[in-house]
Amino acid sequence: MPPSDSTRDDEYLDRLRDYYADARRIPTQQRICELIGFASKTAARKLLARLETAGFVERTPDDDAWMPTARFFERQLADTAVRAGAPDMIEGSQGELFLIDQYLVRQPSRTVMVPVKGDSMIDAGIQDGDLVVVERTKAAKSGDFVIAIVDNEFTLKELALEKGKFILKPHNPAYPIIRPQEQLEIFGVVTGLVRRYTA
Amino acid sequence: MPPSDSTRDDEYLDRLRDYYADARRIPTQQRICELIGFASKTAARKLLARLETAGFVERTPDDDAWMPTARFFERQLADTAVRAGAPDMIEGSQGELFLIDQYLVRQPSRTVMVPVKGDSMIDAGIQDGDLVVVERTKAAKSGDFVIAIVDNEFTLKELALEKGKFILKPHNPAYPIIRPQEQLEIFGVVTGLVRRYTA
DNA sequence: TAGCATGGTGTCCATCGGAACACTTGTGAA
DNA sequence: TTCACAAGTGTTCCGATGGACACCATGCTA
Repeated sequence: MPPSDSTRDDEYLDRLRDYYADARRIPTQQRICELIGFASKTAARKLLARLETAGFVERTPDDDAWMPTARFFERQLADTAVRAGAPDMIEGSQGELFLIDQYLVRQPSRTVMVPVKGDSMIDAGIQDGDLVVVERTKAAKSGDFVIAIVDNEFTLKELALEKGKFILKPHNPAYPIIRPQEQLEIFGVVTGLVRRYTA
Repeated sequence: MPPSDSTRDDEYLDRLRDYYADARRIPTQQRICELIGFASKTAARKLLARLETAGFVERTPDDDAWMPTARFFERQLADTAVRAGAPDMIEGSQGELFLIDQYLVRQPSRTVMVPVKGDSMIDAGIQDGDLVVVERTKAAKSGDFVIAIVDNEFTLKELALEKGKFILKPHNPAYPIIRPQEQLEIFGVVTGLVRRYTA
């Protein structure tokens, strides 16, 4: 099938993605018909078969139902070079596909999300309410943003060196530099940040 | 029901979580029976009802099936909770690889990721190199961060009202307010932000 | 121009899944 | 001790779901 036709399945795929965002599942064949406008369930069945060979969906281990694959969650990364004013650049310039979780998380088993409280890192663009992606590794080095445990509390600061000793540097002049007396305990290193704007 | 008994449902819930990690869906009543060891589907039905009132699962919008809620993905922070004062954190480990994506994206078909260039929004905590999650909707209102098309270029600014006309407000005193002459073209509304720290 | 692969329609049907209902059992509270 | 309630068993039944099959329409290719 020529590539021009594959855009139709992309359109269908988008419908499935939207449905999945609401219902967290691949719709039934009947729902697919409603969603897309098919008159026959067989069309939905064949669409799923196509999407399976394309690698967007697969059967569950017990073969009970369809489930999405990682590719299913890929989304368009806009190419700013296409500033040619074309508003419908989405379809035209096939910007690379992109997976947010993969972008941010390298080792899922060692990664946790920690909500940010306070504005001690405001000058580094980290605001109250943000979520930081924290990798629980011991290998923190000077210059890293780290989650440290100070006085039995979690603190997000920049790890820095001062006279051969580690200190915690806030990015807000209103906050003091923390110079831990004893051993500094590092919970993890900040490897990413996620923020949601409540529309 | 005494709290001591609620641990049994916790045990069941863990089974469901394990299943979900593999199949990305709430199992059917029959599967639940196999998973847990129930002899009767009614037991599974009632379990789901209990989990619903407890807020772990809910019906899909079209009432076709069960879907997990955000609570479903919460994990006991057993080891870290000991450290007193551990903040609530969202577990990113084993089960949910797509949590971030679902956190940020509501309508996948209308959502694109746009890389940020420049520091015109630095005071709003949006830095050069960040990725913003953009929902391509026409319904932008004053106060929203928007991607606008000005002079055939994408610009990220805050949409504001001035004397009944829309203007684009940077969040950096070094940049001027943009007062578009003609019709202002909005590409989309910023609904989220993603940043990666190069470790 | 014929042929063929592909996407889509319409229909039938076995089966699976979920709802309803009556019943048993164990446990905490009065 | 009794009572009430909740967890779990067993059974029946209807509808939704998905598979199979025959058929149609379109567009590329030989």
